[in-house]
Amino acid sequence: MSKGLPKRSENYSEWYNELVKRADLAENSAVRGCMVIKPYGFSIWEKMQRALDDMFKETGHTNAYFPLFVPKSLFEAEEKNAEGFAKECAVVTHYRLKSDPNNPGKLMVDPEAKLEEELVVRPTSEAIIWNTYKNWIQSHRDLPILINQWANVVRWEMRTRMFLRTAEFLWQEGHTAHATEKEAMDETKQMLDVYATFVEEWMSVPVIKGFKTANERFAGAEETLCIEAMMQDGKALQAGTSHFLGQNFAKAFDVKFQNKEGKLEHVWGTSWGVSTRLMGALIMAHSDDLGLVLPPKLAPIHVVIVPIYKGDEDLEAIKAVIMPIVKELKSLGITVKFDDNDAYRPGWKFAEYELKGVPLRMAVGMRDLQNGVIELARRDTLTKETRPIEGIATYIKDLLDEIQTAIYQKALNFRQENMFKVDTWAAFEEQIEKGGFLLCHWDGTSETEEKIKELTKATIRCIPLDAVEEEGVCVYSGKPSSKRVVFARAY
RNA sequence: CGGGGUGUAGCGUAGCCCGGUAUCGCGUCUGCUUUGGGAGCAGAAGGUCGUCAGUUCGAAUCUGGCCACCCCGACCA
Repeated sequence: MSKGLPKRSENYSEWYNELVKRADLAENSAVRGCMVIKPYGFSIWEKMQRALDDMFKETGHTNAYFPLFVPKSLFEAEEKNAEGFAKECAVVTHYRLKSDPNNPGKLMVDPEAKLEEELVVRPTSEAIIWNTYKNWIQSHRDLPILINQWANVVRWEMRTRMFLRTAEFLWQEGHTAHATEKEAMDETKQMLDVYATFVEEWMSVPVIKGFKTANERFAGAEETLCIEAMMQDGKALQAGTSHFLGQNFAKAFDVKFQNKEGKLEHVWGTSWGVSTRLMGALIMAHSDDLGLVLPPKLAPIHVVIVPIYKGDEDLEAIKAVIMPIVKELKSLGITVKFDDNDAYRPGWKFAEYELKGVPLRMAVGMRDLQNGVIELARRDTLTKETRPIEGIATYIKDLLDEIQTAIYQKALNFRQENMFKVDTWAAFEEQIEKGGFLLCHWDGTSETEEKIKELTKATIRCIPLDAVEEEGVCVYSGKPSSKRVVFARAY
């Protein structure tokens, strides 16, 4: 293994790819466009799942599981949704293999075993779920239905990047059904808030909440809400979406309920999801040229303790002092690794745990023991300090909280420094090359949005929920506009 | 899917133009010395050269198909 990572400043995507591999998060697999998530990477995802799942439960949702396969006839029922995903669907056409008579030892698809109806591998589950909901809903008493599922989905992408875009990815998808439009819209907004809270408080990544434009809207939705985050190269990454589906799926799948007046009405729906793409956001928002920087709340290991010793006697002396601290840290809910592996020297371990983003490193040698101190090094700031052993566990607990906040603040500062109000087309063209979010007036038309995309590769990431009303003119067309939207190049 | 590139030991590579079964570094194993920022010395193991076919006395090397990955486009969470 060579020593350093590529530099972010020299080649951002190479830095990202190398970091994912070297930090043991994931690797490419033998399957085109699909990755293997390795144990270290998966343990971060598990922490995300745990936190999100708890938040879903707190807001009244329960988990269920629906099939991977969707019969084509169901898939195509909601036309806009089907059209939107048609180009990237994997399709199962046969159900059996057999020995190839012309090629001993090899298998072939058995032409006799063609399915009567093809099965689409879900790119998303609205179709199969709404088809099921039809059977579950008769009366307003059956509503609301608040269900989430953790699942894999497949979207046959042309070009893939680990975590950011893979052919198969893991996600959660919430699917809810409601009696009124308002209730469904409230749900859509509530879940967007849940996502924003999670990404900001757990991942330490600031987000902008907003509406998608018609062009960027989920196929089949009436309205798509999203959270957008800024990566260190100034590009935007959509971190989560929450859709108000109106009655579109209810109509497509004939899902009606009898209201209190005894009249039949179509059900109102929402769906919302975040995926393993969040891993990409986490990596690109905080990490540096030495490796990952993980926020404590998602770090598989909070503190690594590296003993520095000569011979077994030293090690035993260090252990005698350290083991009670390890125990105390664990009792405070802190994950500790005491690395006394003799095969590696301290310097190697320092570099290794920096690569893996462990938030705190404690180094202890004989000299420290004599002085009753240890050395604490912070991954986020790369600073070191010498602390008394006395009371170290509670100090660490507080410091981890501080790191969680500091990482967020650093990302927020970066975003503030790279967000610009832009009012002329010349300034737009200049700034978009430098990166960052451009806050601009827009005339509200798809034509202008597409023209800008064609000219600059920038898209409207969102119309912020908190956009202030102000008089202005569209940065491209000069037509009147009442608020600013966020333009950026995006992942 | 279009353009460009790559594939040789666990990882990174030389060799390929001009055919004769393979270079170097890191890692691994053994031993000793080491241990406060990626240790040193000595010895050793490890390769159907992505894959399938073709040309040839002989293919990592030449030809063709296929697979995978990377970069740039189009598409997208």
